[in-house]
Amino acid sequence: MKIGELAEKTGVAPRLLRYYEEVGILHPFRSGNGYRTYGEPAIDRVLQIRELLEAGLTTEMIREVLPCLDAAKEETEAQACPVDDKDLDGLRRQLISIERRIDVLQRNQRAIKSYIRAWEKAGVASPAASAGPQEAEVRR
Amino acid sequence: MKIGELAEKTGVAPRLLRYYEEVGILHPFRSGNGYRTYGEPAIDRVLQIRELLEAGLTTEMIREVLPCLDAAKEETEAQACPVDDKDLDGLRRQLISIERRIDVLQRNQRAIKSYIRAWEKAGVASPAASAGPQEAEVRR
DNA sequence: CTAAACCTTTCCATTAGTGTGAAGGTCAAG
DNA sequence: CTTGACCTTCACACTAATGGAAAGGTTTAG
Repeated sequence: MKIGELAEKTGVAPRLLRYYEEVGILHPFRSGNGYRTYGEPAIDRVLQIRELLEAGLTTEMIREVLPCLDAAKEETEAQACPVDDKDLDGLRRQLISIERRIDVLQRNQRAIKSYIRAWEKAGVASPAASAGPQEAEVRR
Repeated sequence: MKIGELAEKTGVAPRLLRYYEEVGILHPFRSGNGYRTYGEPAIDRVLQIRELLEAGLTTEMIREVLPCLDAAKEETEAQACPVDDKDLDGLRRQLISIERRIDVLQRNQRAIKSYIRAWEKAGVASPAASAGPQEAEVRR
């Protein structure tokens, strides 16, 4: 399929699909006239890219991580994805970085959650609160 | 303490501390000469900001979420942090966004993990792999 | 054949986060 | 009082991700 169709099917602007190619996370081939041509799997791939970007990863991280996620889906044929030790190391680093992110997010998720719950229990209405901020100046 | 000292204690460049003030997530007061003055709690605050930025949050999200995380630490006095219904709503939205991020990251964390494990088991040495990529062109 | 709808590349713009340098004010030490 | 180490603001620049316009090629419909 051509870029417009992929854009429509994924909800991602053609401009971005070209950008993803430029940064090396999407690899269409070209038909004779120079048009980009995408296969069906590109749809999933683009959706996964969006998901990861929205989760805060950079395209660089995604570039290291995506080939392996592709392979993970097709467990049909063991691992068909080529890796050398360097790739594997990069992968391990990305994994650590992701784990750290999860940690931070979970910690803060819990804090926010309990904070919200406290307020839902106490300040049922709009309890025109009080008390000064820790630094100076009113927040906002 | 002045900006240089805070920078040293947190490992965050003065330039950034000023930027964090500009975007409203750090609120020093000013002494007579115009110098920014920070209290002890600013150290923790800055470290938390860094943590959240590195986890992929934007300063905008942090701005909504930080006051509540401050309050969470000082559970001494119930909730001393002023909130109106609008703040609370923003907080709930941020919470959802964070939860979604965690989900995505966890899913991919698992995939990467099992991929790495598969390779550690199979390709003990450097098994000069094979097989074509799903789209076109060799990866990298 | 022509017009519309797509595609191409190139370039410029914007936002967020960050780095850096200029021009100048403040302050403590000598 | 001068020097050096800090501080201030202002401004320009870079990367990443994104938006968009310009100028031109291709394809399809009429």
